Amino acid sequence: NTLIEGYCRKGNVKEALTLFNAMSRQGLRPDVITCNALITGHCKAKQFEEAKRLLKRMSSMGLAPDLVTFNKLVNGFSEQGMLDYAFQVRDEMVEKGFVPNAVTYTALIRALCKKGRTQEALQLLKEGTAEDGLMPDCVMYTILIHAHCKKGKTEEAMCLYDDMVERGLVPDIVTYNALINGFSKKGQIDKVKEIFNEMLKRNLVADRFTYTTLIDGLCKNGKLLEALGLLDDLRQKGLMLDVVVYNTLIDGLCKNEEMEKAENLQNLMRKDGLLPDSATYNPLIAGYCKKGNVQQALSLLSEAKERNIVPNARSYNCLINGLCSKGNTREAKKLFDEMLSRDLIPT
RNA sequence: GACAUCGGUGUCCAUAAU
Repeated sequence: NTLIEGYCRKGNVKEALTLFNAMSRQGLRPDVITCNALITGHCKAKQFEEAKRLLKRMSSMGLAPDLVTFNKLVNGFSEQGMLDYAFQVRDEMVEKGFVPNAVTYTALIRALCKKGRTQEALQLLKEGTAEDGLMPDCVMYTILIHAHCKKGKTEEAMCLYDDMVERGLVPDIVTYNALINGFSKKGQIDKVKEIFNEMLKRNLVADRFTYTTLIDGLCKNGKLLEALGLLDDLRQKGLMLDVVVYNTLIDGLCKNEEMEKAENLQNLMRKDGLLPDSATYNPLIAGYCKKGNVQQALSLLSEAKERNIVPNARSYNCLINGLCSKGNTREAKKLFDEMLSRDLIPT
C-alpha cells in the first residue's frame, strides 16, 4: 500500500496498477486503503472515469468505501476543476449515509474558489455550518482569504481574517502568506508590513513562502534593491533557498531589463547548487530578446533544450520576434518549426 | 492492537509580450 500510494501521489498510476495486480497474484487482497490510494492516482492522471469506476468496483471486491474514499474523490475532482463531478460525489456520499466533514467541505470550497466563485464558497461554508455541524477552521478561512486576495478583494479578505480571529481561530503562517501576497500584489506595501508585524507578534516565523511572496511583491512594485536585500538575508541564514526564490528575483530583474544583475543571480543560484528550470529560462529569454541580445537568448534556449527543459511558447515568440527584427527570418522559421514539433501552440 | 490513505499559501506562463 505504501508503494502504491507513493506512485499514485506522483501521478504514476500505471506503476501503481502493476503493483496492484502483483498483489492479487501473490494472494494479497487489496483493501480500502489500496483503493483510496489508486483513486488519488487516477485523479492526478486526470482519469476521472477510471476513478469513478474504481469506486463501483470496490463493492464487487467486497470493500466498503469509507469517508476517505469519498473525500479523495471529491478532492481529486476539485483539484482538477471538475466541479460537477465533485458535487456529484458529495451527493452520492450523503445518499450512502456519510456526513461530509471538514475535508469534504474544504475541497468543495476550494474548487469553487479556484473558479473565482467566492460568493458560492462562502455560502457553502454557511450551509455546512448549519446543516452538517461543520466547524469552520483555519484552513477553510485561509482558502477563502486566499481566493479573495487573488481577486484583488483585499478588504473582504481582511474582513474574513478579522472574522476568524473573532471566532477564536488562530491564523497560521499560511493565512499570513496569503494575505501578504494579496496586499503586496496590490502595491499596498505599508499594509503588508502591518500584517507581517502582526504575524511576528503571534510568534510565527517567516518561511520560504513568506520570503518569496515578499520578494515578489517588492519586485512587482519596482523595489528591486529591497528585494535583493531580502535574498541576502536568506543567503546569510543559509536556509530556505530554492529555485523559486531565485526565479522570482530573476523575473523581476528581467522585467526591468536589468540583465546583468539577472545574469549574476543566475550564477549565484548555480553556486548554491540550484539548477534553472523553465520559470528561470522564460523571463531571461524574454529579457534578452527585449534588449536586442538575441544571441544570449538563443544560447539559453539551447542550454534549456540540452537539459530537456522546454521554454514556453512566449519564449519562442520573443526569439522569433527578435530574429525577425534583425532580418534573420531563416533562423526564425527554424524556431517556428521547432516550437510546433514541441507541441507549443503559436498565438 | 498499533501503524499507513483525505483539505490551505510563493516564481515564469495561463489573465501575457511584440
